[in-house]
Formats: sequence, structure tokens, C-alpha cells
Amino acid sequence: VRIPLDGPLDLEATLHSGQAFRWRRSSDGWHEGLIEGRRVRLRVMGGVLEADGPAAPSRAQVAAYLRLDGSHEAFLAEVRRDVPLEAALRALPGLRVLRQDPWEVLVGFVLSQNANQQRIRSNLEALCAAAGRPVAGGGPNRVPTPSELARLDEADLRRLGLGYRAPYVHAVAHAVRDGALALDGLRQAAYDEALERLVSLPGIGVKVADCVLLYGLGHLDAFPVDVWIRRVLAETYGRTGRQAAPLRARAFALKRFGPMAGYAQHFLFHYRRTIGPLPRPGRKALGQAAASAAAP
DNA sequence: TTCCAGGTCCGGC
DNA sequence: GCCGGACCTGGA
Repeated sequence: VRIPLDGPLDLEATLHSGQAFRWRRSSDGWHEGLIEGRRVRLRVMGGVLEADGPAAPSRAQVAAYLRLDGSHEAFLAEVRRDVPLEAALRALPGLRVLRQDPWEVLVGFVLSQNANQQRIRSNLEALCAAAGRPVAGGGPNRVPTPSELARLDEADLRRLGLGYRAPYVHAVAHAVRDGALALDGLRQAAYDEALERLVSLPGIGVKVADCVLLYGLGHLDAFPVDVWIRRVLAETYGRTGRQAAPLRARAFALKRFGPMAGYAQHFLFHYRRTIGPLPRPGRKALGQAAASAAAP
């Protein structure tokens, strides 16, 4: 499949910025992974996205996953920009927030607590190898469904190297399998209600829930606050302590960036992780408290 | 060897 | 409500 692109698409940044954990770089700029459980490799050449493989996902599935449907441009058009965000958007022109399967995102981010990207990946692959179905064309298995994952007990999960996350994964698999948590139902739910439902599960706090909402459930107003965003809030916006607590941070972000603040978060996050501290807004643009806190 | 990694839970103020 | 410590494990 060949899909002509309207604007820049940076697969390297998009697929390896910590929103998805299973993509692998292969030779010549190709990235290999699964979309909708189908094996595919992707690359961008001369303004065209190439997606191929023997049983590759459809054009529509690829386009939806990468937001080649105008939703990325809608973000660019509608987001409110300040100096730091403008710098991040300019430095990362091809970065996008993927539209992923919420179940896969949920499992990935439950594994993410107190871990690094490499460990998250290795744990996730271990789960897929142990409980997921094989894929046509070989390669890594699909992410196990809730029922498939629920067949492993806590001891099994610990043997796979999940550590203390084992009971969390076990509980989450059972909750989704048994319908105690209906993920797809959370798409239409209001942010507050969806957050409350997710956080009620063991091992899911506000940070993980926000990631599931943003990366998997289309709640672009979810604003995950992790250590990197905490750094941005402190260094760039002079917000520390209570001012950086998730609830207040989200309110601040929505006011500053608008209803797609979560999408903007991914740019701030990736910039801070891969490039460094963001430029600071002019004093006038900061809130009064922040401006006085930032003063010498 | 020691420390840290995209957090969450639990107990004490 | 807020603050601090423990928590599996693998890699630097």
C-alpha cells in the first residue's frame, strides 16, 4: 500500500516516543510491527508512506492508526500555542499521537510503572509470547486478549519477569474479561467518569489512566503527568509541588493549550526527553504566581 | 556494588 | 488531602 502524505510524518519519532512499545526498527528506515493484529512494515519515502507485508492491514487501518485522516491537522489548527509548545511543534514536525487499541495501551502502561522503555517492551513481548496468538507471516505474537491473558496466574506472570506488576496485570485482565471494565464504553464517557473507572482498578493510578485515555481512547484532553512532564512544568512553567499535581496540571494545560492539551503533552514530553529543556514563555505569558516564582 | 527507571499503594501526619 | 517509603527486576 502506498499512501501519499500531505505533510511530514516522522515514523521514528512517532513509533518510538514511548506511546507504543512493540515497534522495531529494521533496515533502510523500515519499522516493523502490528496494526490491528496484522503484521506490517512501514517507511516514508519521498512524501509517500509505504506499508507492506503479506497480510498487511488495510489502507484504512493504517491511515486511522497514524491519523492520516485529518485529525492531526485538526490538532495543529486548533491547539493554542505558547513559546515552549511552538518550539516543540517546530522541532518535531512529523510527530503524531497514534490511535491505538485501548487494551494494548492499558497492558503496556500497567507494565510501565517504575520501569524503563526497554523493560516495558521486554515484559510486553514476554506476555505476547506466552499468551498471545501467532500472527500470519510469523514474527512476534499478537497482544493476548483479556481472556487469553487471564489464563495466566500471578505466578506465571512473575516468572515472565513482571515483578510486582504481576497481580496488577492479572486483575486488569480479569476485570476487562468479565466486563467489570468496559474499555470501549469509555470512549463516549466524560473524562472524569472514564478516569474514575480506570483508577478503580488495582495498579492503575491517574498517570496510567491518562495514558490509556490519551493514547487508546481518543480523549485528547487527558494530560498525563509523569516525571518528564513534571520537569517541564517546573523548569519551563515554574510550577512545582501542588501546582504540578495531576489535577491542577491538567487544568493549567487545558487553559493554556485548549481541549487538545493531551496531544500537545506528547510534544512537550518527547522534546524534553530527546532534546532537552524547553524554552520558557515570556514573563507576560505566565500566570502571576508563576512569573513571580520564576523571577530572580 | 549501587542506583535508577515515563508509578502505585499504603501508612502516618 | 499531602508526604515519604517500599516495591520486582535488569541494566548502566
